Amino acid sequence: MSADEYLDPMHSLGYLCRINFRVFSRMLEGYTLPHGVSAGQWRFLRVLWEQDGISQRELSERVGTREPTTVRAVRGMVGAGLIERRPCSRDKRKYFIDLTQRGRELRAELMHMVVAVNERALQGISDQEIATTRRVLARTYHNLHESMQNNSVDDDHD
Amino acid sequence: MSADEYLDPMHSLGYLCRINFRVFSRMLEGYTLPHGVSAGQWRFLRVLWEQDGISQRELSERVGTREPTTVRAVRGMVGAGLIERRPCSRDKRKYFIDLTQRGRELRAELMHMVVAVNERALQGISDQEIATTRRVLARTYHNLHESMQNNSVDDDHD
DNA sequence: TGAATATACTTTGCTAGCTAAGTATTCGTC
DNA sequence: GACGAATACTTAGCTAGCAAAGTATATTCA
Repeated sequence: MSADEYLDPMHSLGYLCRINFRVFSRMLEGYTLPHGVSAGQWRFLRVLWEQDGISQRELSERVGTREPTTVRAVRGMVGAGLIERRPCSRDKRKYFIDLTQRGRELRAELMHMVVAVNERALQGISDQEIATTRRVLARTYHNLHESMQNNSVDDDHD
Repeated sequence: MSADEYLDPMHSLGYLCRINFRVFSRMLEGYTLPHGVSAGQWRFLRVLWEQDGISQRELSERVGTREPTTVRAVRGMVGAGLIERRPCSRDKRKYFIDLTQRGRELRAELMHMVVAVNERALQGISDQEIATTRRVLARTYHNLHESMQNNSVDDDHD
Protein backbone atom coordinates (compact mmCIF):
# COMPACT_ATOMS: atom_id res chain seq x y z
CA MET A 1 0.00 0.00 0.00
CA SER A 2 2.70 2.47 1.02
CA ALA A 3 4.85 3.55 -1.92
CA ASP A 4 8.04 3.44 0.12
CA GLU A 5 7.77 -0.30 0.69
CA TYR A 6 8.48 -0.72 -3.01
CA LEU A 7 11.81 1.10 -2.73
CA ASP A 8 13.10 -2.20 -1.35
CA PRO A 9 13.57 -4.36 -4.44
CA MET A 10 13.13 -7.58 -2.46
CA HIS A 11 9.59 -6.46 -1.72
CA SER A 12 8.76 -6.29 -5.41
CA LEU A 13 7.58 -9.40 -7.23
CA GLY A 14 8.79 -7.88 -10.49
CA TYR A 15 12.35 -7.65 -9.15
CA LEU A 16 12.21 -11.11 -7.57
CA CYS A 17 11.02 -12.56 -10.88
CA ARG A 18 13.78 -10.77 -12.77
CA ILE A 19 16.64 -12.03 -10.62
CA ASN A 20 15.17 -15.53 -10.50
CA PHE A 21 14.69 -15.66 -14.24
CA ARG A 22 18.32 -14.65 -14.73
CA VAL A 23 19.81 -17.10 -12.27
CA PHE A 24 17.66 -20.00 -13.51
CA SER A 25 18.55 -19.18 -17.07
CA ARG A 26 22.27 -18.75 -16.50
CA MET A 27 22.56 -21.92 -14.44
CA LEU A 28 20.63 -24.06 -16.91
CA GLU A 29 22.70 -22.66 -19.76
CA GLY A 30 25.81 -23.73 -17.90
CA TYR A 31 24.61 -27.30 -18.30
CA THR A 32 23.14 -27.12 -21.80
CA LEU A 33 25.81 -25.08 -23.64
CA PRO A 34 28.30 -27.97 -23.62
CA HIS A 35 25.60 -29.83 -25.58
CA GLY A 36 25.39 -26.97 -28.07
CA VAL A 37 22.04 -25.67 -26.80
CA SER A 38 21.70 -22.05 -25.64
CA ALA A 39 19.20 -20.89 -23.02
CA GLY A 40 17.12 -19.29 -25.75
CA GLN A 41 16.98 -22.51 -27.77
CA TRP A 42 16.12 -24.63 -24.76
CA ARG A 43 12.80 -22.79 -24.33
CA PHE A 44 11.78 -23.66 -27.87
CA LEU A 45 12.95 -27.25 -27.62
CA ARG A 46 10.88 -27.89 -24.52
CA VAL A 47 7.73 -26.89 -26.38
CA LEU A 48 8.66 -28.96 -29.42
CA TRP A 49 9.35 -32.04 -27.33
CA GLU A 50 5.79 -31.84 -26.14
CA GLN A 51 4.50 -31.45 -29.70
CA ASP A 52 6.35 -30.76 -32.92
CA GLY A 53 4.99 -30.24 -36.42
CA ILE A 54 3.27 -27.02 -35.25
CA SER A 55 3.49 -23.75 -37.15
CA GLN A 56 5.97 -21.02 -36.33
CA ARG A 57 3.18 -18.79 -35.10
CA GLU A 58 1.88 -21.43 -32.75
CA LEU A 59 5.40 -22.10 -31.52
CA SER A 60 5.75 -18.39 -30.68
CA GLU A 61 2.55 -18.44 -28.68
CA ARG A 62 3.44 -21.52 -26.69
CA VAL A 63 6.96 -20.34 -25.90
CA GLY A 64 5.72 -16.87 -25.00
CA THR A 65 7.85 -14.80 -27.37
CA ARG A 66 6.98 -12.54 -30.31
CA GLU A 67 7.46 -13.63 -33.90
CA PRO A 68 10.76 -11.88 -34.65
CA THR A 69 12.37 -13.64 -31.70
CA THR A 70 11.06 -16.93 -33.03
CA VAL A 71 12.39 -16.23 -36.52
CA ARG A 72 15.90 -15.82 -35.17
CA ALA A 73 15.67 -18.80 -32.81
CA VAL A 74 14.34 -21.04 -35.57
CA ARG A 75 17.12 -19.97 -37.91
CA GLY A 76 19.71 -20.79 -35.27
CA MET A 77 18.20 -24.16 -34.47
CA VAL A 78 17.95 -25.14 -38.12
CA GLY A 79 21.63 -24.22 -38.43
CA ALA A 80 22.44 -26.32 -35.37
CA GLY A 81 20.63 -29.31 -36.86
CA LEU A 82 18.00 -29.47 -34.11
CA ILE A 83 14.89 -28.76 -36.20
CA GLU A 84 13.70 -28.53 -39.82
CA ARG A 85 11.18 -26.20 -41.46
CA ARG A 86 8.55 -27.83 -43.65
CA PRO A 87 6.50 -25.56 -45.94
CA CYS A 88 2.75 -26.08 -45.64
CA SER A 89 1.33 -27.21 -48.95
CA ARG A 90 -2.17 -25.90 -48.32
CA ASP A 91 -1.12 -22.46 -47.05
CA LYS A 92 2.01 -21.11 -48.63
CA ARG A 93 2.52 -18.55 -45.87
CA LYS A 94 3.05 -21.23 -43.25
CA TYR A 95 5.96 -23.35 -42.15
CA PHE A 96 5.75 -26.30 -39.83
CA ILE A 97 8.59 -27.00 -37.43
CA ASP A 98 9.78 -30.59 -37.03
CA LEU A 99 12.43 -31.90 -34.66
CA THR A 100 15.34 -33.70 -36.26
CA GLN A 101 16.62 -36.98 -34.92
CA ARG A 102 19.28 -35.06 -33.01
CA GLY A 103 16.73 -32.59 -31.61
CA ARG A 104 14.66 -35.51 -30.38
CA GLU A 105 17.63 -37.27 -28.82
CA LEU A 106 18.55 -34.29 -26.66
CA ARG A 107 15.29 -34.51 -24.77
CA ALA A 108 16.33 -37.07 -22.17
CA GLU A 109 19.66 -35.45 -21.30
CA LEU A 110 18.39 -31.90 -21.15
CA MET A 111 15.25 -32.71 -19.18
CA HIS A 112 17.48 -34.39 -16.65
CA MET A 113 19.34 -31.11 -16.28
CA VAL A 114 16.27 -28.96 -15.83
CA VAL A 115 15.08 -31.33 -13.12
CA ALA A 116 18.45 -31.03 -11.40
CA VAL A 117 18.36 -27.22 -11.52
CA ASN A 118 14.83 -27.12 -10.16
CA GLU A 119 15.63 -29.54 -7.37
CA ARG A 120 18.53 -27.40 -6.33
CA ALA A 121 16.40 -24.25 -6.48
CA LEU A 122 13.59 -25.76 -4.42
CA GLN A 123 15.71 -27.19 -1.63
CA GLY A 124 14.22 -26.52 1.78
CA ILE A 125 10.85 -25.35 0.43
CA SER A 126 7.70 -27.34 1.08
CA ASP A 127 5.52 -28.71 -1.72
CA GLN A 128 2.68 -26.60 -0.49
CA GLU A 129 4.70 -23.39 -0.62
CA ILE A 130 5.83 -24.24 -4.13
CA ALA A 131 2.26 -24.91 -5.22
CA THR A 132 1.17 -21.56 -3.76
CA THR A 133 3.98 -19.77 -5.57
CA ARG A 134 3.02 -21.33 -8.90
CA ARG A 135 -0.59 -20.39 -8.40
CA VAL A 136 0.27 -16.79 -7.42
CA LEU A 137 2.61 -16.28 -10.37
CA ALA A 138 0.07 -17.70 -12.80
CA ARG A 139 -2.49 -15.29 -11.37
CA THR A 140 -0.29 -12.16 -11.41
CA TYR A 141 0.63 -12.90 -15.00
CA HIS A 142 -3.02 -13.37 -15.89
CA ASN A 143 -4.01 -10.14 -14.12
CA LEU A 144 -1.40 -7.97 -15.85
CA HIS A 145 -1.69 -9.64 -19.23
CA GLU A 146 -5.44 -9.13 -19.29
CA SER A 147 -5.08 -5.59 -18.04
CA MET A 148 -2.63 -4.74 -20.84
CA GLN A 149 -4.96 -6.09 -23.48
CA ASN A 150 -8.02 -4.23 -22.23
CA ASN A 151 -6.63 -0.85 -21.27
CA SER A 152 -4.47 1.74 -22.87
CA VAL A 153 -1.72 2.79 -20.50
CA ASP A 154 -3.33 5.96 -19.26
CA ASP A 155 -6.92 5.17 -18.40
CA ASP A 156 -8.58 4.36 -15.12
CA HIS A 157 -5.62 3.78 -12.82
CA ASP A 158 -7.29 4.65 -9.53
CA MET B 1 10.45 -35.32 -9.66
CA SER B 2 9.35 -36.70 -13.00
CA ALA B 3 11.13 -35.04 -15.90
CA ASP B 4 7.99 -34.89 -18.02
CA GLU B 5 6.24 -32.57 -15.59
CA TYR B 6 8.71 -29.91 -16.62
CA LEU B 7 7.66 -30.15 -20.25
CA ASP B 8 4.70 -28.01 -19.20
CA PRO B 9 6.13 -24.50 -18.94
CA MET B 10 3.51 -23.42 -16.40
CA HIS B 11 4.98 -26.01 -14.05
CA SER B 12 8.38 -24.35 -14.19
CA LEU B 13 9.21 -21.49 -11.84
CA GLY B 14 11.84 -20.30 -14.30
CA TYR B 15 9.22 -19.88 -17.02
CA LEU B 16 6.70 -18.28 -14.66
CA CYS B 17 9.36 -15.80 -13.52
CA ARG B 18 10.30 -15.01 -17.11
CA ILE B 19 6.78 -14.21 -18.29
CA ASN B 20 6.01 -12.27 -15.12
CA PHE B 21 9.20 -10.24 -15.38
CA ARG B 22 8.30 -9.35 -18.98
CA VAL B 23 4.71 -8.36 -18.30
CA PHE B 24 5.61 -6.35 -15.17
CA SER B 25 8.36 -4.62 -17.04
CA ARG B 26 6.35 -3.84 -20.16
CA MET B 27 3.38 -2.56 -18.19
CA LEU B 28 5.44 -0.32 -15.92
CA GLU B 29 7.32 1.03 -18.91
CA GLY B 30 3.97 1.95 -20.45
CA TYR B 31 3.50 4.33 -17.55
CA THR B 32 7.04 5.63 -17.16
CA LEU B 33 8.08 6.16 -20.81
CA PRO B 34 5.82 9.23 -21.17
CA HIS B 35 7.94 10.69 -18.35
CA GLY B 36 11.10 9.89 -20.27
CA VAL B 37 12.13 6.94 -18.07
CA SER B 38 12.72 3.50 -19.60
CA ALA B 39 12.20 0.23 -17.74
CA GLY B 40 15.96 -0.19 -17.50
CA GLN B 41 16.45 3.26 -15.99
CA TRP B 42 13.63 2.78 -13.49
CA ARG B 43 15.51 -0.07 -11.80
CA PHE B 44 18.50 2.19 -11.17
CA LEU B 45 16.39 5.13 -10.04
CA ARG B 46 14.62 3.04 -7.41
CA VAL B 47 17.94 2.18 -5.81
CA LEU B 48 19.18 5.78 -5.98
CA TRP B 49 15.99 7.11 -4.39
CA GLU B 50 16.76 4.95 -1.41
CA GLN B 51 20.36 6.19 -1.31
CA ASP B 52 22.35 8.22 -3.78
CA GLY B 53 25.98 9.30 -3.69
CA ILE B 54 27.07 5.65 -3.91
CA SER B 55 29.74 4.41 -6.31
CA GLN B 56 28.98 2.88 -9.67
CA ARG B 57 30.16 -0.51 -8.45
CA GLU B 58 27.86 -0.40 -5.47
CA LEU B 59 24.99 0.72 -7.67
CA SER B 60 25.55 -2.35 -9.86
CA GLU B 61 25.42 -4.65 -6.88
CA ARG B 62 22.27 -3.18 -5.46
CA VAL B 63 20.43 -3.16 -8.78
CA GLY B 64 21.60 -6.69 -9.57
CA THR B 65 23.30 -6.04 -12.92
CA ARG B 66 26.90 -6.36 -14.09
CA GLU B 67 29.16 -3.36 -14.60
CA PRO B 68 28.86 -3.01 -18.38
CA THR B 69 25.08 -2.77 -18.06
CA THR B 70 25.52 -0.09 -15.42
CA VAL B 71 27.96 1.86 -17.57
CA ARG B 72 25.39 2.13 -20.34
CA ALA B 73 22.48 2.89 -18.00
CA VAL B 74 24.47 5.60 -16.21
CA ARG B 75 25.45 7.18 -19.51
CA GLY B 76 21.82 7.26 -20.60
CA MET B 77 20.59 8.72 -17.33
CA VAL B 78 23.26 11.42 -17.30
CA GLY B 79 22.14 12.29 -20.83
CA ALA B 80 18.52 12.39 -19.69
CA GLY B 81 19.43 14.75 -16.85
CA LEU B 82 18.39 12.33 -14.11
CA ILE B 83 21.78 11.83 -12.43
CA GLU B 84 25.30 13.28 -12.30
CA ARG B 85 28.66 11.56 -11.93
CA ARG B 86 31.00 13.00 -9.33
CA PRO B 87 34.64 11.87 -9.41
CA CYS B 88 35.97 10.69 -6.08
CA SER B 89 38.84 12.88 -4.96
CA ARG B 90 40.46 10.24 -2.75
CA ASP B 91 40.28 7.42 -5.29
CA LYS B 92 40.58 8.50 -8.89
CA ARG B 93 39.12 5.22 -10.19
CA LYS B 94 35.77 5.89 -8.56
CA TYR B 95 32.72 7.90 -9.49
CA PHE B 96 29.83 8.66 -7.20
CA ILE B 97 26.34 8.87 -8.61
CA ASP B 98 24.09 11.70 -7.46
CA LEU B 99 20.48 12.32 -8.38
CA THR B 100 19.73 15.65 -10.02
CA GLN B 101 16.82 17.79 -8.92
CA ARG B 102 14.78 16.30 -11.76
CA GLY B 103 15.78 12.74 -10.84
CA ARG B 104 14.64 13.39 -7.30
CA GLU B 105 11.36 14.93 -8.39
CA LEU B 106 10.34 11.88 -10.38
CA ARG B 107 10.24 9.74 -7.27
CA ALA B 108 6.72 10.54 -6.15
CA GLU B 109 5.10 10.14 -9.56
CA LEU B 110 6.91 6.96 -10.51
CA MET B 111 6.47 5.25 -7.16
CA HIS B 112 2.76 5.92 -7.51
CA MET B 113 2.85 4.01 -10.78
CA VAL B 114 4.72 1.01 -9.44
CA VAL B 115 2.19 0.77 -6.63
CA ALA B 116 -0.63 0.86 -9.18
CA VAL B 117 0.94 -1.89 -11.29
CA ASN B 118 1.53 -4.07 -8.24
CA GLU B 119 -2.00 -3.56 -6.97
CA ARG B 120 -3.36 -4.63 -10.32
CA ALA B 121 -1.07 -7.66 -10.42
CA LEU B 122 -2.01 -8.77 -6.92
CA GLN B 123 -5.78 -8.49 -7.26
CA GLY B 124 -7.58 -11.47 -5.79
CA ILE B 125 -4.50 -12.84 -4.01
CA SER B 126 -4.33 -12.94 -0.22
CA ASP B 127 -1.60 -11.17 1.76
CA GLN B 128 -0.47 -14.50 3.09
CA GLU B 129 -0.09 -16.02 -0.38
CA ILE B 130 1.89 -12.99 -1.48
CA ALA B 131 4.15 -13.25 1.55
CA THR B 132 4.75 -16.94 0.83
CA THR B 133 5.58 -16.18 -2.79
CA ARG B 134 8.12 -13.52 -1.79
CA ARG B 135 9.74 -15.85 0.68
CA VAL B 136 9.91 -18.72 -1.83
CA LEU B 137 11.40 -16.55 -4.58
CA ALA B 138 13.98 -15.11 -2.21
CA ARG B 139 14.93 -18.65 -1.23
CA THR B 140 15.13 -20.09 -4.77
CA TYR B 141 17.32 -17.17 -5.79
CA HIS B 142 19.52 -17.70 -2.78
CA ASN B 143 19.78 -21.45 -3.45
CA LEU B 144 20.79 -21.08 -7.09
CA HIS B 145 23.01 -18.06 -6.59
CA GLU B 146 24.98 -19.80 -3.87
CA SER B 147 25.17 -22.97 -5.89
CA MET B 148 26.60 -21.10 -8.88
CA GLN B 149 29.29 -19.48 -6.77
CA ASN B 150 30.38 -22.69 -5.09
CA ASN B 151 30.25 -25.21 -7.90
CA SER B 152 31.52 -25.44 -11.39
CA VAL B 153 28.73 -26.50 -13.72
CA ASP B 154 29.55 -30.18 -13.86
CA ASP B 155 30.27 -31.39 -10.37
CA ASP B 156 28.14 -33.20 -7.86
CA HIS B 157 24.68 -33.07 -9.41
CA ASP B 158 23.36 -36.29 -7.98
C1' DT C 1 60.52 1.78 -3.49
C1' DG C 2 58.94 -0.90 -6.86
C1' DA C 3 56.69 -5.17 -8.67
C1' DA C 4 52.62 -8.01 -8.25
C1' DT C 5 47.96 -8.00 -7.30
C1' DA C 6 43.49 -6.05 -6.73
C1' DT C 7 39.92 -2.72 -7.79
C1' DA C 8 36.82 0.53 -10.57
C1' DC C 9 35.37 1.55 -14.59
C1' DT C 10 35.22 1.06 -19.95
C1' DT C 11 35.19 -1.19 -24.42
C1' DT C 12 34.03 -4.77 -27.52
C1' DG C 13 31.17 -7.87 -29.21
C1' DC C 14 27.85 -11.29 -28.40
C1' DT C 15 22.64 -13.07 -27.15
C1' DA C 16 17.91 -12.43 -26.78
C1' DG C 17 14.09 -9.78 -26.35
C1' DC C 18 10.94 -6.03 -28.41
C1' DT C 19 8.10 -2.71 -31.89
C1' DA C 20 7.03 -1.15 -36.29
C1' DA C 21 6.89 -1.71 -40.87
C1' DG C 22 7.28 -4.79 -45.06
C1' DT C 23 5.98 -8.86 -48.15
C1' DA C 24 3.35 -12.61 -49.62
C1' DT C 25 -0.71 -15.21 -49.27
C1' DT C 26 -5.44 -16.24 -47.98
C1' DC C 27 -10.11 -15.12 -46.71
C1' DG C 28 -14.51 -12.67 -47.05
C1' DT C 29 -17.73 -10.32 -49.36
C1' DC C 30 -19.93 -7.56 -52.72
C1' DG D 1 -13.54 -12.22 -59.61
C1' DA D 2 -11.51 -8.60 -57.47
C1' DC D 3 -10.61 -5.60 -53.63
C1' DG D 4 -10.05 -4.88 -48.62
C1' DA D 5 -8.91 -7.08 -44.41
C1' DA D 6 -6.59 -10.59 -41.97
C1' DT D 7 -2.76 -13.82 -41.38
C1' DA D 8 2.14 -15.78 -41.43
C1' DC D 9 6.41 -14.79 -41.66
C1' DT D 10 10.56 -11.46 -42.37
C1' DT D 11 13.38 -7.34 -41.96
C1' DA D 12 15.27 -3.37 -39.74
C1' DG D 13 16.54 -1.23 -35.93
C1' DC D 14 16.23 -0.57 -31.13
C1' DT D 15 16.97 -1.91 -25.73
C1' DA D 16 19.08 -4.36 -22.17
C1' DG D 17 21.52 -8.02 -20.53
C1' DC D 18 26.11 -10.75 -20.45
C1' DA D 19 31.46 -12.31 -20.52
C1' DA D 20 36.03 -11.25 -21.59
C1' DA D 21 39.57 -8.24 -22.21
C1' DG D 22 41.50 -3.47 -21.63
C1' DT D 23 42.99 0.80 -18.94
C1' DA D 24 44.03 3.44 -15.06
C1' DT D 25 44.65 3.74 -10.28
C1' DA D 26 45.40 1.81 -5.44
C1' DT D 27 47.18 -1.46 -2.34
C1' DT D 28 50.35 -4.81 -0.55
C1' DC D 29 54.52 -6.48 0.73
C1' DA D 30 59.31 -8.03 -0.12
